[in-house]
Parts: sequence; C-alpha cells; structure tokens
Amino acid sequence: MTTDYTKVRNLKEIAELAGVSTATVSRALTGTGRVNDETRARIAALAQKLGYHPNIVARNLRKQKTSTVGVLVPLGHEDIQHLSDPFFNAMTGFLADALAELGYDLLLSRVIPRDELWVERLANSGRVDGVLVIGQSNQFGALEAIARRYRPLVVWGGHYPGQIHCAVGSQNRKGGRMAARHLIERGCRRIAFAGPTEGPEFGERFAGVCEVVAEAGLGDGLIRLPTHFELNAAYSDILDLLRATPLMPDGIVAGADVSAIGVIRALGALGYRVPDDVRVVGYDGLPIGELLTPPLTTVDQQLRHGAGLMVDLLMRRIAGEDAPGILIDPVLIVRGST
Amino acid sequence: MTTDYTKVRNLKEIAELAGVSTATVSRALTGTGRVNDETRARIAALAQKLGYHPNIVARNLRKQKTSTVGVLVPLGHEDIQHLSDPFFNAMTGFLADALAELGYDLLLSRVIPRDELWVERLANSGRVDGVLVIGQSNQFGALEAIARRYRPLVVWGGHYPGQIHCAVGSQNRKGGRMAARHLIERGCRRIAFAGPTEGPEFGERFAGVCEVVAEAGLGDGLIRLPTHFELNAAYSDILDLLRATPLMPDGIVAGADVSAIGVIRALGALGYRVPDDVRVVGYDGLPIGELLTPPLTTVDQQLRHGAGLMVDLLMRRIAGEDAPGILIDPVLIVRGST
DNA sequence: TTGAAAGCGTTACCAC
DNA sequence: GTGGTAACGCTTTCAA
Repeated sequence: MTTDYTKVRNLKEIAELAGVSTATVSRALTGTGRVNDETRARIAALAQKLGYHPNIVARNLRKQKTSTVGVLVPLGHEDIQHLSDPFFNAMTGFLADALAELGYDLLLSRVIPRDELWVERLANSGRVDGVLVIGQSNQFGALEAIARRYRPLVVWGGHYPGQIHCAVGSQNRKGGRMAARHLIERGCRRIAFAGPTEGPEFGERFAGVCEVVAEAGLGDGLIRLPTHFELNAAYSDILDLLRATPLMPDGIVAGADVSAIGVIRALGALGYRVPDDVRVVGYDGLPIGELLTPPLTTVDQQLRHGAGLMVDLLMRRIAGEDAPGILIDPVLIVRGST
Repeated sequence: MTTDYTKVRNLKEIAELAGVSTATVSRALTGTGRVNDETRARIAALAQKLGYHPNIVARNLRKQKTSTVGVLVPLGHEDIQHLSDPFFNAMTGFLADALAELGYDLLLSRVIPRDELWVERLANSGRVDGVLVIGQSNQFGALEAIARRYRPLVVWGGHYPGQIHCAVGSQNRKGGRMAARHLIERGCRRIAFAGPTEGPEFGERFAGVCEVVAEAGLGDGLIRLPTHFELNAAYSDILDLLRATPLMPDGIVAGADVSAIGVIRALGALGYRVPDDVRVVGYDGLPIGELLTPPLTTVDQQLRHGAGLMVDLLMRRIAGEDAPGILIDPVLIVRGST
C-alpha cells in the first residue's frame, strides 16, 4: 500500500474521511474500547495510508501521563563539561537501554543547580512521569527536601542513615575495603588513595581504604592524594602530588575509574610503570576500563545492573509504591593494572 | 520567603488567588505582553510562594513548539547493545552539551528500524521541534525518503552525490588518505585496512587508503581485514584474520577508533607490540583514544565541533531555512600507536 | 458499537 | 492593562 503524504494533522481529519467520530478513530487506533472489527480495520488502513501519527503531546496532556522519564545530571560549579564524562555517559547509556525496554523515552537535561527548584521544574512540568538523578553532587540537602514532596524520584548515589531520598549505589565502604585489601595481597605496603575524600560516596570509599590499611598495620603508610574527580584535573593534581610526596606509593586506590586513568597517565609521565612499579585499582567498572592498556583493575559497581534497579524502583514509585533504595554489592574485577 | 507546597496545579488557581484572569497570569509569568508592573510582581511572588511550575506539555500543545530535539540512534539488526558504544555515547554527550547551550532539551530514543516510519513517528509526535540521527546505519534509503517531506532533520554521516538528507560528517576519503600516508611516512610498507569496507563512511575511508597505497607503489601490499564495527566483534574478527593472513601488515588503518582498539588488543594477544611491530591508526578522534596505552593515533572527525554544527543546522532548518550539509576537515592526531 | 461533548493547562486573539 | 474565550489534539465519560 502506498503512503499518501497529504498532511493529515489530526484525528478529526481522519474521522471526517472515514465518516465516523473522532472518538471512534481514537478507540480504533489505540485499541481501547469496543469498536466494530470492520470499522477498526478501515480506520487503521486509512491512517496508515495517510501517514498519520498521533500527537503525543496532546495525548500526554489529556492522559496526564507521558511514558517519559527525565534524567538529570547535576553539575557542581567547578566541573562544567561533565556531560561528556565517561561515567555519566555510561550511566545515561545504560538508563536509556533499561527505559527503552519498558517503552519509556528519556528526556535528558543537564542542570547547573542554582536554586532548590532544579528537580521540580522538570518534575512538575508535566513532561515526565518521574525523574532520575545521576549523582548527588553537592545537592544532597536539596534532594532530601525534594524527596519529601515528590515521590517518583530515584537517585544514583550514596546512602546516609535516615536518608529520605531513594538512592541506588554501591556499598562504597565495602568497595574501598576490597580495593585496599587486593593491593595488600599483591604485596603493596605504601597504599595511597587518589580522588576526593569527601561526600557520601568518595568519603566512604576512602574510609574503607583507611580501615583496611590500619588493620594491616600499615597505618603510617597511608598516603592521601586528594584530587578532583574530573579526568584532566585529576591528572595534573596527581602529577603535582606525586612529585611532592616524600613517600612514593607502591599501590594506589583511585576513587573513580576516571581518576584512575589520570593517575596512570601521571605515573607514566613520571616514568613509573604500571603495575610493575605501582599498582592501580579504580572504582566504577566503566566499560572503558577494559580497553585501557594495561586493562584497569577496578571495583565494579555494576552500573548496568544499577541502572536497571533505578528504573525498576522508579516504575514502582510512579505506580505509587514507596520503594526503598538499594545497595549494590561491589565486585572486584582484577585486570592488568595490579 | 517560605515556599508553600499546597498543590497549585494550574494558572487558573493562581488567577483566582490573585483575583485576576488566567490571561494576565500567563502574561505576567512569561513576560509576554503588557502587564502592570505591580500586578506582575504580585503574581510572580504568589507563584513562587506556591511553588507553581507551568505545565510545559500544555504550553507545547498550544504553541506547537517544544524546545526539545529528538536524538535517534538507529541500530542495525546485528548490533544490539550499540547505545553504550563509545562512539554513540560521545556523540550524544556532545549533542546534549550543544543543545543545552541553546536551552533545548534532548529526547533520546534508541530505535531498531523495522519500517520506514521510525523517524516520523517521533518527528510527527509533536514532542520535538526537530530530529538528529546519529549514523546512517543501513537506513540511507529511508533517510532519503524521509528528508523529502520532513525538513528539520540533520544526520551524522556520509555524503553521496545528489543526496537529499542534510548530513554532517568528515571528508572520509581524505581522512583515509591522511591515515595511510602517515603510516607510509613512518616507514610502513605492508598497509592493512581493518573494519567494514562498505557504506557511505567506511567505504570512502577504505577508498582513500587504497588510493594512497596504490600511489606509493605499494598496491600489492594492501591487506584487507574486513571486520565488524563493534568492539568485541572486531576483536575476534581481527584475531582470526591476522592468524590467517599470509602477509603480516606493519601498519594498520582502522575504520573507526573502536575497531582500532579491537585491533590493538588482538595484536597484543598475538604477541605483537604497538607501535614497534605494527603501527595502528584509528578514525574518529574519540576522547578515549587519548586514554589508551599507547595513546591512539587517529583521524579526528572533531566530533564536538560536528555536534555543534549539527545543532546549528537543525536550528536553521527549524527556522525554515534549507540549510545544506557540511563536510568536516579531518585532522590527523599523532600519538603513541604509530 | 458509536457519537457528543467535556476536559487536560496553556497561550493569543480580540474586545473593552 | 486586563478579561473572556477560542483554540492546540487527544482521551474518555455518558448517552444513545
């Protein structure tokens, strides 16, 4: 059947052409309600022939439901180009996959939070059924406030006791412990932590490393290399710190894979070999870790799985359930960098 | 001023509370039309106090305009997990940045084209002002047909003579030539091309390599390593092909950075060193290329710039202009892999 | 099984 | 400067 691209703009025109009411056309095309089979077929054929596509905006307005989920990436003040960051990219990719599976679309918004309304502007815009936030950034307080009055909200990030907003994230302290223990098992004695040491996620990872190092009686050897999260910033931070450190580490836990990459590059620039001179373990389990040379040993947060959980929880919250957050068990993936 | 989260759902309620009409509230809040300054201030204060956010869906329906752009990633039949592919990820990230700059949101849809309607379903849904498509996949014909009747469409991909749909992409043949010439200058005599050799983009890159190899009198040495695009598939393809080849190349042009990564891993698995035994040059200029060890020499398509161009062109097309496609001048980035 | 009509929440035109 | 009101295109009662 050839398609006729006369501009059929709406149900009404189809209805007139078919000699029925708009109500019947709507029922025929959506499959809701009872319609005579023959009428339905006639209408369907006509719609296809005329290349008709329903106006989803009008449908959404009427149904007060959109089958769309908003994904928000809050950017701290310092880090501007974050949206092309490998972590956010990986996460949005996984979320897009999981949402597509359920027939949901993804409305992506990059936000620089200026006030407390950055979530609600989208949440209450009628364009989305729920909101996913990737990372708590410096917005932990804001998220707590928002979660109090807006339910279909799920956040990727850490858990604090008494936390109100629903979050999915890994057991960061445990993950930090795994990374440190692995380095010690590999024979490292001078362990360093590279990355931010504050915040719900990095703080816990750092704490886990500290615990294990202390337990192993290596407490004096713990070296702090506080860097930015972002790749290039981390690289130059690390370069300076390593040049200045009185004690060169032989094992480094990076707070994130992205930071680990910066660390490895800095080590290379200083003439150290990985893993021969220094072993490096990352945190996240980004797909690119596998592609590096040497491939990156990392604490895998199972981001694809996590994205699936976020979407599940969000669907349940959209349905009215008060689904609680979930902690993911991190898994150590040993590769060439250790 | 404290915010009062009584549920103000629409303009009408604000209007009643303020003792004015919805029309005035609308004018006051949007800044369109003339409103008494004092009334405007009163209404604005009230709206903020009540935590009112306009329903964007209703606005979009009324204005027939959404400030949203659809981004479509057509997936060929074979390659299912493509959305988390580094290339698409990088591209969507750059597009999101460029769109955010202009106050546009991004509606991301992963599509497996089953019929010719995959673009129009979104384009005519009223949810977007225009559509960006990343990659022509096997949909070149479909895109040609669609472009005939839907103008605000810009595609990332190759150019063919007489092509109708507006595309942004690099001069693939020229880029292929640059890559091959670089290898020859580095002393390579047995040049191989790894990747797909068909289609508007890969075909041209391959052709460019062939030309240069022939011009250098190395025609007999050109080795074809036809592989899939996707990373893991490329890896195992290459592994088999290199094992079987009677002539081991000393320089490989990969059709894409992702393929180059597969090539380098395969070479490593076979005991070859890069660049000492074999030099490898990629194509794309993905950010991750820089992170690899050795860092990847690549033909940079300047994807961030390209994303900006796509958005520019789309905006002009949305405005009604018949903006033509653009070819990007590729730039060779020499790094450690050659 | 079908149709008429009332919204969904805005904006924009036309009076006043 | 402001208010009434008709769209925007769809879904969904309620009657017939």
